[in-house]
Amino acid sequence: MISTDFLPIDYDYFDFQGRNYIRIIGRNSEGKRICVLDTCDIYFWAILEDDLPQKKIDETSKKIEKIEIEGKDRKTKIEKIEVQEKNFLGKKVKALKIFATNYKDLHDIASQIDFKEIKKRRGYDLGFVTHYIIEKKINPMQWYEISGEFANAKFQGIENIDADLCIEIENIKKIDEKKFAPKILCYDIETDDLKIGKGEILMISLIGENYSKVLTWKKPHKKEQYVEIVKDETELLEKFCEHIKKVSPDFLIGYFSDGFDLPYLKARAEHHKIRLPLGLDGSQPKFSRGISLTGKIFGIVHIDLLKFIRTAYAQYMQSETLSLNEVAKEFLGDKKIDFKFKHSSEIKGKEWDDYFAYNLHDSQLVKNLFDKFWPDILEFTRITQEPVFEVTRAGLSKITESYILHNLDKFNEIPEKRPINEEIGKRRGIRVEGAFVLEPTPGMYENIAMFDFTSMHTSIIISHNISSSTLLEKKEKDCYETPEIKEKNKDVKYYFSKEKGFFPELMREIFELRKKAKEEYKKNPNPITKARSNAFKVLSASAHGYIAFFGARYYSHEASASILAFVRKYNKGTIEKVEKAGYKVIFGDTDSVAFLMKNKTKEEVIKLLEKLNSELPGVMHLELENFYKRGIWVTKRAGLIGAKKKYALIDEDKKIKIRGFETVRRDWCQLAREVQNKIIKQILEDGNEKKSLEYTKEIIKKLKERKIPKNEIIIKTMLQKPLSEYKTISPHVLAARKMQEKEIPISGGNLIEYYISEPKQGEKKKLIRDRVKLPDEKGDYDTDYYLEHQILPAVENIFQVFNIDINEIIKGKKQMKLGDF
DNA sequence: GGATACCCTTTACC
DNA sequence: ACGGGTAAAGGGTATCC
Repeated sequence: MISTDFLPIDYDYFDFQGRNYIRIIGRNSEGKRICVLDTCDIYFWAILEDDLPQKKIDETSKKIEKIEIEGKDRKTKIEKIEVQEKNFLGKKVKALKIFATNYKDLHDIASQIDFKEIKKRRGYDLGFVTHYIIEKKINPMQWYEISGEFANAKFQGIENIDADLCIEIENIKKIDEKKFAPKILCYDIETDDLKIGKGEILMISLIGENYSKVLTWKKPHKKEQYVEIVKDETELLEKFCEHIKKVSPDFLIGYFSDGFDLPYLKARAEHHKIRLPLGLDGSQPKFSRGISLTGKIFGIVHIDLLKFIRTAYAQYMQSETLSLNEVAKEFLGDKKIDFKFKHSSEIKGKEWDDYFAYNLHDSQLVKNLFDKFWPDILEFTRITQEPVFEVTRAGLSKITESYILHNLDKFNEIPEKRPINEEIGKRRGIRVEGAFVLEPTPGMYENIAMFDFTSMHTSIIISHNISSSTLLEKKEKDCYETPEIKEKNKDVKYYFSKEKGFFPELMREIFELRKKAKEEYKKNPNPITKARSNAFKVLSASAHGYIAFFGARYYSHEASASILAFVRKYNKGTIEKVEKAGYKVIFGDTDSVAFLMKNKTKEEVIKLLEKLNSELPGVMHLELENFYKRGIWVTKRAGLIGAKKKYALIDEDKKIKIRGFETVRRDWCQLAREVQNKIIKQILEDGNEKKSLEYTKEIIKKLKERKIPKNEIIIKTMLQKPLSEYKTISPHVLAARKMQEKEIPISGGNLIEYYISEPKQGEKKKLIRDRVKLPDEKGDYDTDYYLEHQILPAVENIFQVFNIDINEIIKGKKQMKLGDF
């Protein structure tokens, strides 16, 4: 019997004598790599019809016991059956706990017991790793004291695993957190062609703790210490594997490496007919395809940082794209090294040295980003209790669902199943009415206050006990009742039980943990408390999105419609109450209300806020968003009515908040965005438009004189899907087609850049796309287009607030100029 | 064949 | 397939007379 402390990092499983065994790779506090083998009860649930007599239950069990699944390499049997009192969707049920040999066969067994005595079959679709973690509570990135026997004698081939110790565990105990510095290696490759496997891999950079390397088969001009030269691409791939084996990291980290670096390495290895034995057992990376490719290496957690940042941080980021360059700028204040891409055949002498430095720096950026986000990865992992590999790739719904699944035991709940395709199709067809948005009255205003609800949807779920499991079939004596909801043919109301449901209660738990984490962070600001606070914030904000998501186990359109009905009710109610208190409400969107203070003081506004809060149920809470000195709301482009979701505010510290305007939209050219941004700023600071009018005229003059540099008139638009799927050929699609003709690889997700050029002599200006040119294509930009389609639309509504018709002014000038001739 | 309504598409807000 | 609905807006396309 041996024992050690142990930190589980990576999980996978294998079959041994027909039974599933988990294989956990982790570390102990001495830094030794430990491989842990274990198994657990393998079972699923058959929920029995109500009030089934014992005799029937016994008969049904007998029938089930006889089931056997005969596979190619295994035979699965029913091991035992227990009858248990459980809950399913909050209701007490009697269920058979059916134990079998192999998790992968549970689905088959479940479909074979389609008996009339059995109402539902559940708990066979969690995945074995998730099932194991729930069953044994051996959570990733938590410390344990374990003991057991050397596994080498029992499990054949286990000695091939590159670990210091392989144990089949017998005892396990959770212990206090210990220090752990993960061993990491960040990597980045440079190739001659962006299409996977099409070009050669020229170099690979590796960065770890005190470890910098660029492997290449190209010749440097002046060899830096970090450059290691190999014979050819084959040797490059082999050296790459050797270095990884030598460093033996816990985490191998790249940026977009699921979609590029790792599949590229694999493709080139196949091209050269060599293996890529990266796994601790010498196995090659395995790829699986969900919505996107993922690359898994046994024993080393491959992390694609891009995916994690997208889920955990993208919604709060300023960057317009998630490119390594922009993300590094935002989070590190660093950026990629400038380097003009060329095909390797055109790179000469010293340029190679620049290329190596560039390649190395990319890995350095990835490492610095990883260091920054490691606390976040750790917190998300601990909170959701799913392995790092899964957590770093999960979307918001997976994060929420993991939290729920790993906490169902507290409620004695049997897990709901994942929806099948047919069900998903049905769900996708259902639409429910969303939030209320108040139409603003266009104008410029002074002294504005704004209130908003904290985590509105989630606090509604908790305060009204809303979920699929608490939904009542009809009104009961004491229950929560929604406002009237307009549905296709009729008005309906939904009712929810007052008996606490597991879903709203879990949301309450998250809600409270978030509050606690926030306070902790305020008291003790450090990366860990910040990460924890953010993780709970993300989790808390996703509750309604989860319920309304068609792929969710606990989806419910009734619950979603109810939450949104309450959202409308509380927002409209607040608007009414604020008006009743004597204020003029300017705007409101979903969970917010902005209003004029006029002659009222801040104290009076805060008093009103307290009064409103005292009238709110449960955990619902309205807070002061801010006081603003000045703000503008504009009309829609067409017509005179106020544009929703478009406004700009300045607070007392002169901090400006701009929403919806072209300034914040990346598909407008820099020129239009900057002009608009500047005049919004000036107007909010000065309270009048005089300076801005002069400035706008100046810019237009510069444009007409072609003094605006080309980079400011480039329009950038995302290609959201493969080129072939477009029904209309808009300018950016045309630009993408042009790129394709030039053999620049493009796919959904690419940001397409182009500009609008002058029409040819005598050519009619019919379609804008006919004048699309790529940034490096020669040509003059069309000043008329940029005036009439970019600058004027960006500023005219703002000037209109001051009764100034900028169109008239500019076009008047134009006519005068014509007259000059 | 030109004006117009509608559709497709992107990107924002919350 | 891998939170949701609401909204503005440009530019292409269909449809009308």
